[in-house]
Amino acid sequence: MKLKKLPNSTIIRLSLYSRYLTEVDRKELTLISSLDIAKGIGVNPASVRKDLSYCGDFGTKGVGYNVKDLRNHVIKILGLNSEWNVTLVGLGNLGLALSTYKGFQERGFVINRIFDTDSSKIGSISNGIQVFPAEQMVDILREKPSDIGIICVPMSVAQATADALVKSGIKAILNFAPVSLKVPPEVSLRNVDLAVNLEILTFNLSIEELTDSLIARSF
Amino acid sequence: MKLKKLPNSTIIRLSLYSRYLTEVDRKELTLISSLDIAKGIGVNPASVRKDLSYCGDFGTKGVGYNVKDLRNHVIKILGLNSEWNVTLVGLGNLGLALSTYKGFQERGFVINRIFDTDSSKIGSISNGIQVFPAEQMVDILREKPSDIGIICVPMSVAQATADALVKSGIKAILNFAPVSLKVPPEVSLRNVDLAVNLEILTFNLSIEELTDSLIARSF
DNA sequence: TAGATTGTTAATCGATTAACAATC
DNA sequence: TAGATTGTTAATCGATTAACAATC
Repeated sequence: MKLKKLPNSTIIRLSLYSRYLTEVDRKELTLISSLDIAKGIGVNPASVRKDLSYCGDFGTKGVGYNVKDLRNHVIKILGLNSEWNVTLVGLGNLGLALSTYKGFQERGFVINRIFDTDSSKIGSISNGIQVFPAEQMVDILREKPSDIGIICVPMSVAQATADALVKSGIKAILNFAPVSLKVPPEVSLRNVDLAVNLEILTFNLSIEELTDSLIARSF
Repeated sequence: MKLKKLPNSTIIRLSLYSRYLTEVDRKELTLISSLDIAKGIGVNPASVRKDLSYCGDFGTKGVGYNVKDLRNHVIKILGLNSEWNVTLVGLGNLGLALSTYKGFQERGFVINRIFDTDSSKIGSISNGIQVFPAEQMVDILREKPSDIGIICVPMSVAQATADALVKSGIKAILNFAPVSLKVPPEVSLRNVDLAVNLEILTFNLSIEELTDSLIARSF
């Protein structure tokens, strides 16, 4: 009902809250205020309260939030109280790094299938995850579906990979290839473009020089 | 002047435009409309025109944009017409993958120093980039500064790493550690949290179940 | 000229934040 | 009770989009 309308920015922050609350919980603190959370992750305290109240009344006026309760609740909202099966496509350097990434396991994400076109990679890798030939992907995933697909293939085959994942019935895709993929509306898609992130930084770095050259250029 | 006020969302899209225009240019197309660009990267055409007009009048009414000119201009705006020196800290699996990531080189980013605490890693790695001991980072970077620092260390030492980078005079940081880092306002910081991206997807995946359990829970 | 597409305005939409009554 | 902090409203701010005059 109301949940469907959670702003995207709120969902991102909920994920940050859950991460932060896990950290706070480890320090054996039992209570936390919206101000503490806000300072901890660098946002406005009003945002924190608003975000949290979207999910129901979990705080106590004049007191704050119970760390464990709040953490459990946020984790439940994000769907992290159950395990998620993840399929990785493309076992290059980045794919390999992601397949062993501890941060995923800690949050309940289990990469349990890997697909690649390179026949020399087919078999079992160190991490214990089996590597299958990409041609068999649709069949294998139809037989035993995955929740999420991670695309780590070169950009030239990224759209075809996405199409295959969709065909296999996957409902969520995390894309690391630097292309804008087209997927049907019922499939959730997130893009992590590493170069784009660096380019935002260089924009900031070069504002001064740029301003000068722009002035020269446009008059 | 005006440039300082570019909305963040515009900067991100500019990066996507430059990527897309590079692709279009390779196909030997000389003209492109805002509608084509919009369809190519999945945004609204009015957004495209607005974003591009922030940077000066580069289109021709009734005709469109010259692909090469526009691409060059956007690239200049983003500061990608010059090379950027990048320092990578933390040579784990992810760091290793990033150090060989082709997408960086293609966009003019050169990772030319790597720091790590693990003495067995000190030396030269396959990619030809020299690996230095982390203790020497501030000294080495002060001697020969880098433009951007990439943090790929475990979260327990991420803030200390950021502090050291700031101390060494770096002005932009790309952080892959799952913590909210504190840096002075003059330092640009971007965070790439891989788990957060997956969690946004699981939120979408679990909306239905959640709605049910929430109703049961709050009444 | 007729058709196309830009650049820009104005309207809409959504997200952030300040402020404060409610209340522990 | 006095102090603290929530939950929520209303105000502000910023980003998106539709619409259209300008013009190639």
